[in-house]
Amino acid sequence: MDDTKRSRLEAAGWRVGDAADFLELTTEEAAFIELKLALADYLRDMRVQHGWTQTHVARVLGSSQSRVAKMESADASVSVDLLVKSLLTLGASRKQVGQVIARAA
Amino acid sequence: MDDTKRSRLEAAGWRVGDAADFLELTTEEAAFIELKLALADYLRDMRVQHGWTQTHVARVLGSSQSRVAKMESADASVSVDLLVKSLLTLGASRKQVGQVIARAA
DNA sequence: CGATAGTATGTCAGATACGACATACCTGTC
DNA sequence: GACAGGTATGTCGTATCTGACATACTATCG
Repeated sequence: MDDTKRSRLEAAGWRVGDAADFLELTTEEAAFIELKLALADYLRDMRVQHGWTQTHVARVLGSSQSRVAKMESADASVSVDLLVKSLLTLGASRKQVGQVIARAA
Repeated sequence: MDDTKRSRLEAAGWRVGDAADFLELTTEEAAFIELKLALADYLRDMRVQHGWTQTHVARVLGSSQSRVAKMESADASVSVDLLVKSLLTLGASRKQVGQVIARAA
């Protein structure tokens, strides 16, 4: 596990100390978190590519800038539900969402 | 929209009266529900193919038989989060989950 | 250095999802 | 018909998620 991924996981609200601590995460838990990070990254990419601000996206989604920021950082308080709904609302297709999820870590 | 899909949507807790009512669903909402139904179907397929009962699956997931039933029927009280976590716990890969989501309706 | 625009972080009340339980509904088998 | 194994439906207390707000950080520009 490289430092970048570790810090992303920590940012996502998951306690990641040393290697032993990390091993407390089961395979499914790790897969779920990476899946969430992939969706979060895709959301940010979509926004940036369209030249939108978090505030603008928040307005479109009927949410707030702070929640959009948390979505993009895959904060622990953000569900996959919210990420998927948001992506679809912003114009991503179901197929695109599936591909983002399927893409290998 | 055929009757089968209509009844599945209704079963999922979504009000679906006549065609006009249905049109109140936005494209994203419809996509989200179909995505959820696809995951639910896949969960049931997985369970049946392994010859498991809902009670057995519930034990594995640390949940209850009733919730597994609701998951398989894509009940409105079930989140995509729960469906995805459950599929991963039952042994599906992130790639498989993505493919289920990406598959066209 | 302000000042402005954008993003990140912390907190909270209200909303939603959760596991659990009870109970109803099948569909066989005897 | 009665029982049994499996699945569906309804409800409830609690836990988690959500939008909102305040506020802090980080540029970039003049």
